[in-house]
Amino acid sequence: MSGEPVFAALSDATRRTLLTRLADGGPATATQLAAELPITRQAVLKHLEALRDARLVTSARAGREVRYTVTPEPLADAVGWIADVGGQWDSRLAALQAQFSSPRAK
Amino acid sequence: MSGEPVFAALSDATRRTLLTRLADGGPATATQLAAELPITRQAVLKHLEALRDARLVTSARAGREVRYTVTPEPLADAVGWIADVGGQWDSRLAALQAQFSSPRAK
DNA sequence: ATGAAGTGCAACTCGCAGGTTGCATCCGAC
DNA sequence: GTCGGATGCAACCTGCGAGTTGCACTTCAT
Repeated sequence: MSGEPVFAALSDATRRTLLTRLADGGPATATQLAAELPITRQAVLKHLEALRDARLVTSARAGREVRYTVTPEPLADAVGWIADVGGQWDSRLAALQAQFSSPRAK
Repeated sequence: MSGEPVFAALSDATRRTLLTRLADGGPATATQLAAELPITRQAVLKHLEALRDARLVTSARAGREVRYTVTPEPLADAVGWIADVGGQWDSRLAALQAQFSSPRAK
């Protein structure tokens, strides 16, 4: 009922960085991403595996390379859970929705 | 800039359980919560401290007891970050909003 | 004022997640 | 075919987080 591996995936700062990087710059390979980060390719690979377990990225082989792409659908589960918890505070939920509809405002 | 301790707080299943418990059943003490869970009062206390560090709960002393209450505001930060990442996929963002406006539907 | 219920603090164990190194393997180019 | 860039796998190190136990301290009730 409450299998929320998404939160576990998002708990790590490096993984969040990877997600934003992939969301902003489009699909990339593990080696490519490792070059832009202060950690090893292997470490990046492990994080990508964790993200793939959480269905947040998909891997697609292109020749000898493997591109990783963001698939943000599971994030909806996280938002759903948050909405459930915050559901008791209707007024605050309104505030959430406001911020949600103008994400660029930040 | 990107201090998102909220995700770290939500990464643990026990902490999520505590949050829902507090959201559903209202404020409670550490001893009270420990009685409803398969872990020690001390463990619960540590989790509550973690949640308080993330501003997700507040502690208020009442006599010799200490009641913990949910303060869901920081959850907005999490949703904001998610919206940022998912911002690239406008259509999917719409789906997120839909689920957001009807949390009870689940 | 004394005993019980509740909280606070500290030390300790233990498993796992994040990270590294090393090597084997696969695929494309020349 | 063979050389180089890229991936895959495995063993290993290390620190931290979750949980426990034990004890000292506060506070209400009798």
